Amino acid sequence: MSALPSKLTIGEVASRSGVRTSALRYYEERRLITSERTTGGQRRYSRETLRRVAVIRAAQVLGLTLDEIRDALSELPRGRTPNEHDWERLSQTWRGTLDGRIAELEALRDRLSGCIGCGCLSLERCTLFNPGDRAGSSGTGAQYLFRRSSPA
Amino acid sequence: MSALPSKLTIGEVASRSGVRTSALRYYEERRLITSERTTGGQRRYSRETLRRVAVIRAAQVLGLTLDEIRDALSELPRGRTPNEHDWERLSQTWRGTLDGRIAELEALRDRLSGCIGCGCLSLERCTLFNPGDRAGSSGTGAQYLFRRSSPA
DNA sequence: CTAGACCTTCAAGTAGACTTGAAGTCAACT
DNA sequence: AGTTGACTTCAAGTCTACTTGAAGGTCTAG
Repeated sequence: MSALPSKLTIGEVASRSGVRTSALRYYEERRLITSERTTGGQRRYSRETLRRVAVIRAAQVLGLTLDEIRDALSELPRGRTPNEHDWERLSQTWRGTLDGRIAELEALRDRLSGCIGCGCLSLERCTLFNPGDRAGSSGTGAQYLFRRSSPA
Repeated sequence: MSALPSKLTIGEVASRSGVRTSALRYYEERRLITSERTTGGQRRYSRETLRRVAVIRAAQVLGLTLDEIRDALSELPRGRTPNEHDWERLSQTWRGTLDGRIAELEALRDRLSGCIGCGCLSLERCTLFNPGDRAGSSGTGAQYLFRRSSPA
């Protein structure tokens, strides 16, 4: 029964967060998380890293890219790991993103429904084939959703 | 004032459909479209190809992969380019896909809203951090949405 | 002190939908 | 016939988020 260790190895963070060590190294390379090193050069993570990784995963499920997540996290004071209050703000922002995304899909569905009715396949007229406001053009922040495989 | 040409060059299809020639060659390689060749080896497309490409693009906007689109198109009698009736059936199927996707996002939004209220960031309890029914695991047919750049 | 589990870096591979470039050929117009 | 623009193929590159593998160093219980 040892007390909670203040520093975690990469393997511990991996098993507790459900994120593979290779992914954690990748997050560090992409500057989403940081670590200290032992004299031997091994990574040691602070306990906060667990929460930070959890937030990263949650944001990914929402469809944000790692770059976007890093930017969001880095806007927190001193780039700290989000506390409850930070998380509330972040999640409200991200909820807006999600709402927008849902709205885009609904607009698309309406266009598709319109097309079902009109039977048109005209390149010139059909709003589905010529979506001036197509989902894919929603700013530079577009990203993946529905990744092919669940992160192991 | 020539009559409509019965065969189109790849450049003509590209400019009329808004799809780059490289993409058209790629579609052909992936067997979504076909072409005849001149004696000199250049591609010549039938007029129908325009409609077919339009349907491909529409399906992509809905989030289908090229493989899925090819399969859907190849289920049409003789693999023909969809006519109005075919399109109606295709688009109704795809509407169902879209509805499912919207439902997933709405469920996600509800989970996020729950998280905002609870202020939790616990790895063990939070349903957002532990989504057993996460969007990314919706079958093998998951795919991209919101591609990074609008197809030129 | 040593076995063996765990850690390190770096390079390369994966998926999907293309794009880009190089080197060469064809078609159309004058 | 000649020029020019459009076309050909093939290989390699792009982007995101990782994973895999090789070769080797570290940490810790016994």
